[in-house]
Amino acid sequence: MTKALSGRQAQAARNDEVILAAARAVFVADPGAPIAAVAERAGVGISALYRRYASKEELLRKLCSDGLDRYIAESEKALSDDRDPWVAFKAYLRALVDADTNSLTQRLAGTFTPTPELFEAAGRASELDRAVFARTKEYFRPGIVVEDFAVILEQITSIKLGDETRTRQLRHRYLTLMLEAMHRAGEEPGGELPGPPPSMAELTDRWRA
Amino acid sequence: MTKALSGRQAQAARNDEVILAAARAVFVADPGAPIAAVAERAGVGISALYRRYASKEELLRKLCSDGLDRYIAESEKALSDDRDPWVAFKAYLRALVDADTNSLTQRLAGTFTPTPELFEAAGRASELDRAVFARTKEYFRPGIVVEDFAVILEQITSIKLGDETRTRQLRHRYLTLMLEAMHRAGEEPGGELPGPPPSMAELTDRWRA
DNA sequence: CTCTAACGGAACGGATCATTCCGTTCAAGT
DNA sequence: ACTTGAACGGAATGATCCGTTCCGTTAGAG
Repeated sequence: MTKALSGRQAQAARNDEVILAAARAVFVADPGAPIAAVAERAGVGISALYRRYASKEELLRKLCSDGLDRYIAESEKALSDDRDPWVAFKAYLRALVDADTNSLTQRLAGTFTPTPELFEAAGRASELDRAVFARTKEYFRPGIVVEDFAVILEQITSIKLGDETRTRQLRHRYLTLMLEAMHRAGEEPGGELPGPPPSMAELTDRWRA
Repeated sequence: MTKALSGRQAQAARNDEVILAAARAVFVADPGAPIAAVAERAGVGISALYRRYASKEELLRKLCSDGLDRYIAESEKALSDDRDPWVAFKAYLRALVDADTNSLTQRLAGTFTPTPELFEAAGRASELDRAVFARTKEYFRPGIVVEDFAVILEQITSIKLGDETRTRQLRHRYLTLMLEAMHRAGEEPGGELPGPPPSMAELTDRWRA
């Protein structure tokens, strides 16, 4: 609702947003959804989509790119959060879970050929992650590495139960548990974690198929 | 390798197993995989499959049913495990993660119409779960319910990284963390968990579509 | 009143599958 | 040795799904 509907162009501009929002919702729910499902959800015809994006792949790239941007924005916000590092870190992960950008980046990746820009953005995101992690390092239980959080984020966002609100509630429930487990416990050393931690190479290897 | 290959019938009997194993592997990796992929993986022709199962759906039902049986078997083993309940419980969850029956039951469910037998078996499985949980109840952090473990099992088995061995390693890694978080901590009460816990109704509501 | 940007949605063409069909093989019975 | 048929392999079939294109319509801009 920017400026009330003032003619054809305003309507079109509004459709830009509606279509993107619909695409996000549809592909988050089902990464393999057909284009027609997006159009239907947006309440527009198919040609409204093809007027804006030359192909399905282009739309997916746009969504992926936007997702990464949101991820990066959250990371930067976290880095400039000057509260207690552990408090800031918890807020950071909660924000990432709510943003649910995983479904738009790594789940969608593989369904299209990534552009160099995407790789670059992904690299920047991982740098920021590393920075936030480094600042909080002393609060973690020994043995935890940055890459753990990527895997944990995937796990948590794999939860889908009920409507969007309920899903978010449950995700927060298990995120809370995970965070407690990763927090440096006062006394119990907490036994060794089994197996070597995930490595960056393992995570990035999935971007080709 | 039952009795060395003694003619046509023995070969066919062996194929029974090979085909089931292939189907399990293929559909765990990709629930929407085509029948041809199973045949190829098994190293047999398509007709070898259709000789045994009248349709794809029938094969899926068989896999689902077998998965439930394995689940139930693990539950019974856990119930008769007379070690310290907490130790037994941890072993139970590790076994369930390794059995990876979730991918065969709830992920496959929805792709076919469930039979009454399946519902019955699922009911039995959930009763057993409840029994194991009840026996271990005092070891849990306050606020944890049985249904939590269903969701946690889903989360954990959603992890897929590298080959099968590596995937299992990583699943154990995060299962260990989760278990630590759910264990009654000696002192810190551990803040309230956000939102209401999952309910049985929420979990079973997904079996129709 | 005309023109055309922006659409809606049917139609097209390719790809993917489940399932069927037919020719082949080879062990078991004669 | 020969016949027979259970067990197969894999091509052919028919239905379905989906991305993309095409064409007719509409309603604001000039």
